[in-house]
Formats: sequence, C-alpha cells, structure tokens
Amino acid sequence: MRVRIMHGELAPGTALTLRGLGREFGVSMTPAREAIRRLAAEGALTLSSSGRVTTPDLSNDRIEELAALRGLLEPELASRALPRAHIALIDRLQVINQTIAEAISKQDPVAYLRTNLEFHRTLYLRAQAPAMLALTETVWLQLGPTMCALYGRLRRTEPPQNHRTIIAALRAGDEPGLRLAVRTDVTQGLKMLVG
Amino acid sequence: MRVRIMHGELAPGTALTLRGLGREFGVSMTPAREAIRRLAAEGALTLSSSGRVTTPDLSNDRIEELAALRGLLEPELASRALPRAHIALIDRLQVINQTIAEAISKQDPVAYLRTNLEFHRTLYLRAQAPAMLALTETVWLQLGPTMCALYGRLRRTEPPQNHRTIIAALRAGDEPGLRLAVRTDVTQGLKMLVG
DNA sequence: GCCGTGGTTTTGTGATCACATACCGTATGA
DNA sequence: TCATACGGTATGTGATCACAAAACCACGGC
Repeated sequence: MRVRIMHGELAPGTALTLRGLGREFGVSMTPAREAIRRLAAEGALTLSSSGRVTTPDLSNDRIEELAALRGLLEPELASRALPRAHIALIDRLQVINQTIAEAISKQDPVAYLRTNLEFHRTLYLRAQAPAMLALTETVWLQLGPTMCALYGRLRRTEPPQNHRTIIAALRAGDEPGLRLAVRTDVTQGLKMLVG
Repeated sequence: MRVRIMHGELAPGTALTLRGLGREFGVSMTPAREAIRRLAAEGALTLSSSGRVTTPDLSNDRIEELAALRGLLEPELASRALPRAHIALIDRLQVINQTIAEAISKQDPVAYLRTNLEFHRTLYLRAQAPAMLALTETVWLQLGPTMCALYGRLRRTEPPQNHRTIIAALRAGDEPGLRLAVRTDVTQGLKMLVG
C-alpha cells in the first residue's frame, strides 16, 4: 500500500488526506493514518504544521544532500556484495538491465525508476547488510517523487551505460572499479537533475 | 516521549505493550501505538510476528554493520560542519566534553551516552545536512539500548581522548585529520563492544 | 514427573465517534 | 475594488469499543 503510493507515481506537492486515502484503499482512518505517519517518520512525506500531509518537493540543497548520501552508502553496499556475487546474480542483473532499456525506449519514467531501483536492490541484497539497505531505501523513498517528475521532463535516450560498467566490474572482481562505477551511476543521474 | 524511551535507558529484549505504555504516559492506545510503530519503522524496535513489540538485542553482525554506518556517515557530517565551525561552537563542544568526563567519573552509562551523543549532534548540526543527520540519529537509536547495556558492563575509565583530537582538528581546520578522528572515535567504542 | 490440551486472559487491529482546529469561501465595510 | 472578519466545512487527534488471535496457565492424561 504505502510502497505503491511512494514508488514514484505521485507528483511532489500533492496533498494527502487521511479520509481520502482511507476511501481509496477501502480501509478506515486508523491504518491510513499509521501508514502516513510511518512514511512521514522516514522523511518520505512532510507533515506541515497542524499535521497536514503532502509529498515533499525538495530544494536543490536537499537533492544534493540525498545524492551525496546515495554516493556514500551505495558504493559500500556494492563493495560488500562483491565477494558474494556469483554468476546467477550477474545474469539476473543483466535481465533487469534489459528491462530498463525497454522502459527507456518506451519513455516510461515510472517504470524506468522502478526497474532501476530493482537493479540496485538486487545487487545490494547480496551485501547481507539489512540496516544499510534499509537506510538506502529510505533515501530512495525521499527522492522518489522528484526523481520521477524530473525524469519525466528530460527525455533520456542513452542506454544504461553505467550499469554495464557495474556488471563488468562485478565480473572482474574489481572492487575499486565497482565502487567508482556505482558512485558515478548514482551521482550522475542526480547531477543532471539539479543542473 | 519516544525519545526518552529509546535514549538508552531500556534494556535490550524488553517487551513493550501498547496499553502498558498508554497507562505509563497517561494517554490512550492510539498515540502509544503510533509512537511504537514509528519507532519500529526506523528500526529502533523490532515488532515480532503478530505485532508483539520488543527492544531489539542486536547480533554482533548487526552491531558491526551499524558501526560501519556510523563510520561512513559521521566523518562526512563532520567534514561538512568544518567550514562553518567557529569559536563559539568549539567552546560549546569543550563544555560538553567536560560533562562527559563527569559522567565517566560517576560511572553513569546512560548520562555518558546521552552527553556523548549531544557532543556529536552539536557538531553535526553545523553541517546543514538535515537528512544526513536524521539518518545518523536513526542509527544511534538502533544502537541505543545495546550500547547502554554494554557500557554499563565494561568499566570505562579513560577520558574522552578522541574528542580532544576532534576539537584539535576542528581548530586547525584539518579536514582529513577531522575525518580520521571522528571515524576512530566512532568505531573504536563499538569495536570494544563486539570484541 | 512431564507433556499435551483446554480455557482464560492479555494484546494488537481496525472502526467509529467526539472535539478542536485549520482552511476556505463569502459577505460586508472602508 | 480590496481587505478583513465571520461562518461553514473539512481534517487531524485522541478515546473507546468490538473482535480475533496469540500467549499463559492450569489441569488431566500418559
């Protein structure tokens, strides 16, 4: 429920109401409120003064900060996943990569975003670091709406070259290369957004 | 309310009940539940199957992971705070440091922990990076109960030498030195816990 | 003496309600 | 014509209730 709400298909600045969400999902106010508050607790929603709730639209400083967070956390996760990455994982990553290419050619930003995150999560799951992954997903959640909105604006056409570099580094067991590839993949996309 | 609960004065493994907490704080189940769920969402509480809620007692792997997270996030925060650190801040840090020394001499683990975190937070507030600070506090929250319990077991007597190194690096404007000092301060304490 | 099974109690969940408050539209006056 | 004040509506908050499930305890059987 909350996952679908915040996965990116909600424009930043949208106002949410407890009763509205309750009606939409066929539940009462109590579970809706709980979901809202939980998302607000991890920064995915901003609850304005007097509890009014909206999806946040982030300032450029905030985007830069969250991008730095990704650039800090994700290389570490990738590095931890590297020793445990075997062929089956790499194959799955390549399949996901193909799906990403399809989403790009279809100009479907929400599918692109979702599959892109699936690529990263699939890799990071191997890191056996649940707390670190949870924190990273928190960051994704906060970036979700703005990223989706901005990807919708600028027409991406280039294929996911960075992902290919990541897979290559994974195959070669090249730890510094992997860190660098992940970092550039993460920061490059977000640098375009603020710039 | 939730801050006081998780600030460290709760042994890991304690079971919380909604109605119990409600009675303790003079409120009904609804706000108590909300607080519980919020804390559970950020990993400060583990809600077992069927919603039973306890304070988590962390495995050594988990402690190591959270320590790595601190070692990743906090040097970055300190580095960002460095250009904005002026004399008044350093003075305040030194005052807090004195309070820490008092807590150590009194063998009061919860006061030690609280003041120690106040030291770090005071520094990191200058970084102007709210999301990063929020994530770091999440990590603190998760570590809270175990750290308190373990600090109670081992009798610390050494004064906070690392904090003095941090302040010195801050004064000198030495960015790599600051990063290193923060990293060792953070990881050293936690290395003793698992070891 | 120990283990399984029954009932009782506790606990979490979701719904509904009453109340305070914030927001919005309108009307009136300068 | 614009600003301000007032009233109605909608919204969040906290409380209470009914229900289901899980835990606990005791009793009986092997």
